[in-house]
Amino acid sequence: MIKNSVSEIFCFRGQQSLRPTRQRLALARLLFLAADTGAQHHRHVTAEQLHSEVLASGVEVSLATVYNCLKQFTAAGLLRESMVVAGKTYYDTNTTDHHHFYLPESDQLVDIDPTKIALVSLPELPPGAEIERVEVVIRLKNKSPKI
Amino acid sequence: MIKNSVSEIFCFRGQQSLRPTRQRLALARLLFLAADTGAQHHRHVTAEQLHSEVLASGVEVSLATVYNCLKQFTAAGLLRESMVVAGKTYYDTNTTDHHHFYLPESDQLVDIDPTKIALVSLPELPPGAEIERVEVVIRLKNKSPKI
DNA sequence: ATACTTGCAAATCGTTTGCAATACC
DNA sequence: GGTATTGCAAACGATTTGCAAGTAT
Repeated sequence: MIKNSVSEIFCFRGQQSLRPTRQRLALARLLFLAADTGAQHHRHVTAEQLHSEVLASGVEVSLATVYNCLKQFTAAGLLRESMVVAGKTYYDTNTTDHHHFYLPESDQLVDIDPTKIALVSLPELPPGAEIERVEVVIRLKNKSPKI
Repeated sequence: MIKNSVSEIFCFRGQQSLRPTRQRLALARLLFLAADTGAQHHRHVTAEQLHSEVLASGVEVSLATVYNCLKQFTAAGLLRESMVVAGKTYYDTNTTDHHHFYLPESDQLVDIDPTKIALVSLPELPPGAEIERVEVVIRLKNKSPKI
């Protein structure tokens, strides 16, 4: 049952057919089931973090495979990359346009309520230029409490 | 004369007394004189880029020293770090609050005219939290022309 | 003289890749 | 059976660090 609902991710959400292997299922379970059950609690993980989680969940997956799967999930539109934090790539289960708090203490990204932030008067772009993405990061101070 | 105006940077702008060594003077000359002469043409460089520049200018400086000096200049308030681009740290001679275009093709950061962008209705912060910095990056598409 | 700086090389961190062994359809 | 996927280990790029040698005050 759990296995089925995760498989659906590969069947319905993704474009590319990703074989539902043991490793990918385990990763998808952690990423998308946790996210789907909680009320829009989207996840923000690094490869290292996710690797620790799978191992903790009792499934053997190599770190290289976690990296590869995160990239494949991203290519399939299941995840979005965020690279706003020094030297790390975060993968976000929320693939819609939105912005983040960054909490340096816990090294965490937290979604900003999209209704609570807006950009006004976008600057004129150079002629012919197009926007790929607008990313806002509100970096909190170190002593800030956890959200 | 040039040497003197660069030395002033160390005397007046910085808090910490940084010894005006041959290497630091060469780096400061590239970073701050170029920036000061052009009308607010602030610079955005990575350590590698700056290292190439010093070598090209005929001054032998090791890459490690460039890294170290960039960090020291930052600690002294002469530079600001920006980490919005995957796996690279850009150092910005504009230390005031401002935002950036990122041009993937040329791997460049470009200042956004501060009068042309604004955030409205900042989200409520978790109680006790304080903002360290707000960073907006407008990532342009790959095919976008140079600015 | 002495404390600060440098440069090198090695170490580290996050990430990617080549390739042989393995799992899926 | 044939192709996709995995895991390991090595390679990688960006950055940091330990330490001996050099330089500024």
